Amino acid sequence: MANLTPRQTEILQFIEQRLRAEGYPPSQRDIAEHFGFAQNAARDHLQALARKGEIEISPNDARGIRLLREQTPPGLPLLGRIAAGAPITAPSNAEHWLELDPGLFQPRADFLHRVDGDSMIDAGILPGDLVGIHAQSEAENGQIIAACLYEPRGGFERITLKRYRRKGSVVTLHAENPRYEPIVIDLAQPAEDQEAAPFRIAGIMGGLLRTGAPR
Amino acid sequence: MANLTPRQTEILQFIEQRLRAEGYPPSQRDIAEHFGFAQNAARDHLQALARKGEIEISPNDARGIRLLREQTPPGLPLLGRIAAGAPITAPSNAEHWLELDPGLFQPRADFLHRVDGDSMIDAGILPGDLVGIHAQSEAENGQIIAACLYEPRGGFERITLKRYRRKGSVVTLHAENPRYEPIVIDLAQPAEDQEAAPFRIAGIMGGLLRTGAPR
DNA sequence: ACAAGTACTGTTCAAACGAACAGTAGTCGT
DNA sequence: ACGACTACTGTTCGTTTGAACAGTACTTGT
Repeated sequence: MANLTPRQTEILQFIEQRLRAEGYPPSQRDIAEHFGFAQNAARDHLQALARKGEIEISPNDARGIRLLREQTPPGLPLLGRIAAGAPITAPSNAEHWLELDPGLFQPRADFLHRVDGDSMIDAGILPGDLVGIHAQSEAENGQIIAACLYEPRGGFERITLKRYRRKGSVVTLHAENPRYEPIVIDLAQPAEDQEAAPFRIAGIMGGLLRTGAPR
Repeated sequence: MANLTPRQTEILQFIEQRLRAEGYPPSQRDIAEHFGFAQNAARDHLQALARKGEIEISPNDARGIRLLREQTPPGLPLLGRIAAGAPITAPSNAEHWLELDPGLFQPRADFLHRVDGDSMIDAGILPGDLVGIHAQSEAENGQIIAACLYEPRGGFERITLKRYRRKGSVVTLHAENPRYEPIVIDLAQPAEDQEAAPFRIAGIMGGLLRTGAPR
């Protein structure tokens, strides 16, 4: 919606910076002085930003600038069942939104996934844990990935945590629990049996959040 | 440290409220008008608040009010080794400070503790995990607690995660790993042997944060 | 009994500030 | 070629605002 000019972006960023640093917005003359132009140029820019919906101006109020499109407080969507076809990171799928710094995880998390079985228990991942997933479509051998598997009964995709291993065209998705069989998929022979049918990597694990003590 | 008068608290809250609502602080006359007194009364109050360290005033700046004691961005201290005697929750002991909502954990966490052994591995707690601890000095049977144990060599206390069980005056601290022996402490016979000497409950586990994928 | 602090009123003043008007130069899409 | 928009300069005007000075009444601690 808003496509700002580079200059307007600069000015918006300056306002944000001053707000963080000072705790209150700059005056029109503050802006003008910082960029080295006259007050009216600042006023023009503010009006342009207001017209584009980035800010709101309270008439006749000193420093009466309110940021709209607020800086999102760093948070992560908790994704539940994924509607088939929809991109995983689509926030519309979010079950909840947790205020959690994505940078706490390594690599940085793009979304959270709630573990719903004990298949990864030997990797210290318990049912109910929230796993931070860094969205990417490739993985290295031995990494724990969020695998997106198509669920034939129901017509939706679901995310499962597995350890990824690939040898040539054969991908193996291991559970970290001896009671579960690994899923083997031969990429060279697509859609052979039902079990190993459509599969893609949703992302790799970057950490874990457990929101309660284990029983 | 600051003990504000009821009136000063009201005014501080009004400033906070206006900051949230408008995005910029009120002017002295805004404050005066809201409370129904003259501008100079507002000024007096602001100076009192500044004197008490609640706010900072930028001279000659319209709405030049900066909140100090800012609404703490929800965060948690990561406590390392605990100096003997010092209260655990003393933030001076903090190794790092993570921006993390304490309310994510259940019960709400007061600090984080980094696990440094594999003694709780069967509870899905791996070395390096950050455990959210709710500070309290009592625990129920079966709960996982942060136990504060005195380290004779070194003269400091350290926190260890154990499963707590008490029968009469006998407390047992179980590891969740068959390779570790439980620690048994008889509260009725204090300081009997070295192993089970000074012990206290630092808090109970409220969750866990793993900031990377397991190897 | 006195000083210090709280909680105000009232007035005046200068600086800070937003608003308005007029104008220039350049770019971009049609 | 024209209108719309960006990105400015320069000046003036009136309001908003913080600052300062003087004073009152009440409370609290020593």
